[in-house]
Amino acid sequence: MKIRTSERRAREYLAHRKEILIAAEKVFAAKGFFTTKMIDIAQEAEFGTGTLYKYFKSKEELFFILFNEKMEEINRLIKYEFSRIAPAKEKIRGALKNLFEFIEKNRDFFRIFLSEQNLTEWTIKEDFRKGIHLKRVTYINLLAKVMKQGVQEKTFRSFNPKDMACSLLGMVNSFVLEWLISKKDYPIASKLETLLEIFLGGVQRRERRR
Amino acid sequence: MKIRTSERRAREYLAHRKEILIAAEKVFAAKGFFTTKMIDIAQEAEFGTGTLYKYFKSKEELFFILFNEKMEEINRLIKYEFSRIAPAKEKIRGALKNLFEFIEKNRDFFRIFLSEQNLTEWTIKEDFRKGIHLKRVTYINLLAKVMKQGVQEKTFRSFNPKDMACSLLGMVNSFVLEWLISKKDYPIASKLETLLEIFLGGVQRRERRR
DNA sequence: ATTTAAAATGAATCGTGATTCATAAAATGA
DNA sequence: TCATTTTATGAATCACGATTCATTTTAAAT
Repeated sequence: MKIRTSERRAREYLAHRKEILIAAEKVFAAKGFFTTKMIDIAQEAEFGTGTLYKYFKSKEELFFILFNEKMEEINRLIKYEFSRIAPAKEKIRGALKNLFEFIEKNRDFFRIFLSEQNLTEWTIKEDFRKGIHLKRVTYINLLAKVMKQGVQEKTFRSFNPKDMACSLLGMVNSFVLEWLISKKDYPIASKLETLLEIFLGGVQRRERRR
Repeated sequence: MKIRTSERRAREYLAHRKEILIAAEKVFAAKGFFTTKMIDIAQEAEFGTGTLYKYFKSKEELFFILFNEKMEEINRLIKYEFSRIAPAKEKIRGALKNLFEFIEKNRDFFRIFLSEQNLTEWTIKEDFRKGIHLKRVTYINLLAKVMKQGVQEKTFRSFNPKDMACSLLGMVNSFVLEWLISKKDYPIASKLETLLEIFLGGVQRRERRR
């Protein structure tokens, strides 16, 4: 009987924790880190302010848990596509397709995701900073690996893979930012082909000229 | 005798104002907007805290004056290159060359420039927001115009000029960010050719295939 | 040298909002 | 039901830092 109960307790704890995270994501996404107040999150989650601190050490922690989650999801997503056996070109197309879907579903969060990426505004525990930075490096390296594959397949010109990764990442972010800012609402996925054509056009080997 | 004096006064006023701006830039660049305190700026400028308010209405104003200045400088720089008579391709190369030089000279400021661009974290007077946004639009439009020129010259494929501008901008920002973050220190200009090759390779018309 | 005006100062104010904690409510077990 | 333990609460605390303003310092004018 003891165990029964404590198991439920544990489940409830996790459930509440999750609810708070969901609320926090919603509010952070809408207002950004500095402008959301703990009380906003509390209200959204329908808990008292103090309660949040039973589940999380600080506002900062709350934010970085979310931030990390998203980054991990993205990395997972990309890693999955890249692990298949296919030409680099196809892998990239697949990964971007998934990525764009993911972004479309997490539109609001991406608004801050993009601006917080560079971490300038933070006085955070070194832990967090290192964690985030690591994820970014992982992300770039993942991309770079596929670029290298492309070079080995002789379909891509032999640019520095990191530079290619950097270019692609930049283009993606830029299109996403434009999409976030823009009033009109079109699916971000509608930019996929353009983006790919420009990028691939840029890195692919030319056919022999006559 | 009256005029003499008051002219000097006016000069001094401007000189002090300038000193404060310089100090502010240094501190903002080092620490970002939210983390710099007015007192930091005051100390850097060797004035009392109160004095700053004789010259500027608020911390926010101080920041946005600087931000605007930089954006204007960049726009001016690009506009200048683009106003010459030359093929789109050359204009772009020229503009990026200047831009990279400028960035190299303003390295620290760019760290925040990049992250503040998207304005999510701000609760600012609508004035400021509109100003910044306008500059960004100008910037993109400037780029888009050259892209259109490239299309008309038949050297660029007929992508949407805005999309091309967006791609280029993204690549530039991404390389700059990587450069800012990276420990190694290489001139950002060293990435210019790679960037151009990838971008131009992507947008230029292909030679006839055999 | 003295009065008057301008400029600078930084300690005190004031608002804000993260975090805490004494108390209340709820759940548990008897 | 009642004692006990766990969990939730939100008002009070506390830290921080932008801004103000009474006071001092400096410069100007005579």
